[in-house]
Amino acid sequence: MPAKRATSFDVAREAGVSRTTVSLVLNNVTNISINDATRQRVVEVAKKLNYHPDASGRKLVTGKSSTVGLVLQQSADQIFSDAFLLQVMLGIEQSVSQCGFHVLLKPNDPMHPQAYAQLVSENLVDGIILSGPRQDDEEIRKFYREGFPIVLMGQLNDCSLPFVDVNAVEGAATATRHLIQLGHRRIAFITNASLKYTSAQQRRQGYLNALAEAGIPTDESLIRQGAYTSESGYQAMQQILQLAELPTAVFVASDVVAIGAMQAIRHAGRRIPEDIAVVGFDDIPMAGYFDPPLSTIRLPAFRIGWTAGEQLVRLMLNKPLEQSGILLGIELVARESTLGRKPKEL
Amino acid sequence: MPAKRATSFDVAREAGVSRTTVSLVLNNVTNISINDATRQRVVEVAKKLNYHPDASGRKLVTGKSSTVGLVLQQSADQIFSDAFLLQVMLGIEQSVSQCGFHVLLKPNDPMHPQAYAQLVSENLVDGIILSGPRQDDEEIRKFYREGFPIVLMGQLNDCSLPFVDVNAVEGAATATRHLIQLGHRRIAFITNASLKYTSAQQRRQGYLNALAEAGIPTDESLIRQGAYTSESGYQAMQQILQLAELPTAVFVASDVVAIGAMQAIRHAGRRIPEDIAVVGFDDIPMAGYFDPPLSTIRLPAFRIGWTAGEQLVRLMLNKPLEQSGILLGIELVARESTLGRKPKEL
DNA sequence: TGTTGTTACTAACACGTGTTACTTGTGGAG
DNA sequence: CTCCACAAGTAACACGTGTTAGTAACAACA
Repeated sequence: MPAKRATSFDVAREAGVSRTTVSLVLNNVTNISINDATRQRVVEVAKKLNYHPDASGRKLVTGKSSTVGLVLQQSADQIFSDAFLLQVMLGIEQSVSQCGFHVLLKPNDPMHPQAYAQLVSENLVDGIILSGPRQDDEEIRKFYREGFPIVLMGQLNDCSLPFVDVNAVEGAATATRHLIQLGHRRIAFITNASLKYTSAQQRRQGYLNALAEAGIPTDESLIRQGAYTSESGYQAMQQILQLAELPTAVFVASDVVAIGAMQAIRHAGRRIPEDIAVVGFDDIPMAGYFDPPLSTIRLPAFRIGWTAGEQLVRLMLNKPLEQSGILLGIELVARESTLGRKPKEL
Repeated sequence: MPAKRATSFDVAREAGVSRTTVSLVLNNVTNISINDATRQRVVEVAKKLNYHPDASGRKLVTGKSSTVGLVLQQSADQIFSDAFLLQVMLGIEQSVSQCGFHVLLKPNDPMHPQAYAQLVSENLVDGIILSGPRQDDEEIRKFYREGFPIVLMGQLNDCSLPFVDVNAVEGAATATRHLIQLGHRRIAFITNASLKYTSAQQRRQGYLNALAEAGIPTDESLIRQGAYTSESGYQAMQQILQLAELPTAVFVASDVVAIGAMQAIRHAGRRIPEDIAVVGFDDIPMAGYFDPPLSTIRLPAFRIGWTAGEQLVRLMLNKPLEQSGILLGIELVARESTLGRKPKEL
């Protein structure tokens, strides 16, 4: 039996003032005059009674819930193996909580893909950050047209929804160029996910761009699809290893998938990077501890989340966005999976 | 300018009934008689107007927010490298959302360690799941005494708070016994975290228990502390490798830390498992793709979350708990880091 | 004395909902 | 006709808050 919460009425009675005064004092309303003595008395009584205004009472009258929804549209499989989603989430939370917002977590339910609409229709949240948007999601476009604050993490073709994303095309191109500069001409590619996902398309495009720049013809037999997991990387690489003419390098568009591909290469008796060099994508915390340490594209996970939160707050406060879409830069982290063993340090 | 939401009043007017009737129909209140025709009409109008009851209005009168708080008391560093926290979170969400609850995410703010108290004092949540409880957290005990529904993930000494945890002592003992059965007598140990954390203490205790059972004296010089990260594992292992008499096996109480230790072993020119066998703890999705694949203790991450959610729902609905604390079983997954290479399959 | 202005406060409304107690109409039994 | 039972529905309250419009007291000024 939890003790009854103190209401603003209780504070008012105890302090010998009206409920209105309590509200005015505690919310620091300016342009109104309250005696300093009264002011102090109210504050003291509020503290003494451990008074905290009830969120729903407040929300009912202000219309603001001070909560943002974080919708994870990815499949459970994908989330399980997404080693850096946590950093993104922390970034979001730290960013929005600075402005007094809370974060409501809503993973996708495969049975009810649009279940997150409930958050909006029941007025549970003031805005939404949607991670992993799907092209076929009509609901999200509807909310946007109605003026509901939304920021995407990832991009959607053919619509002007605000988004925060990494420049994945450029990142993938950078990774591929790195291999080309090392002298590789026959470079395989394993996607991070099905091409239904924008992020997979982008990384593939970057790979193709870099090849085109260098005048290397694309060979479709060198391109395979991964699906988030290390296992999928293992299988994709196994297929590539059965080709008559092997590649000398492979770009795997996800570190988690890459570690599977690396195991396939080892099982086939090939060495990394002497026989086949490997570049990943994401720079998960463990990438530097793979065998050999994985060259990869660093993805500013925390900053993605932080920026998305920042943008959403602007939208919710009706401040204009300086730019509707933000592409964060990325950098190559070159390690031994492409450079070879460094001389041992003493 | 979002279109104005429809209220129950709008539905009532449009259907030609009172607001009360709308509420009774839409909430399927039994023991009251409403004409079937009226009933149907209300439902149709509600759908037509896209009516969804406002969460805060509802909450204000029922006193229930249908939301649970998920408090992550771990440090940001720890969260970053916790590869399986996501699975736990998904487990919680799926479990509580089945009963109509939402999940509010509240990571620990190092500046305000008790910031999560706001969730309770402002009535934002009906219950709390607290991950990574700290011994010195007095606030949590206070809430418990006041009867506020709380479930811990992890344990706290000297208090009877409901918890869900894995039997880490037994798991660590199993890992160590596995090494002993393989003939190892000189077995090093690297903790997953500082011993301030209960989970680190438990895993250490399991290690000590197994050694004692087998009559192997403990050697403190073989015990080092890790701190969540692969880097910490690398350094701890480096220290061990400088001992005059090397161990033939090492039990690392976290897979993430273990991959760092494995790299240190390789850098020292030792082979796994021929020179030094390695056992981890957690069975993160990538563990099977380490080089060599890591023997480890499988931790039922999703089920931990699911069970914690289940327990919390019972508390919030005032159903009695069958047992205050739940220890989930764990199992050994033996791979090549202890068993050695399997014969190649064709 | 009347007018104006300022300080310090409060009464009353609005937000959207769930629920209790009450009313009205209708049919059947005695 | 009287009484009761029951179906069908509603008026009114309560939840806890922010805010607008208004009041009372008092001082300053012409």
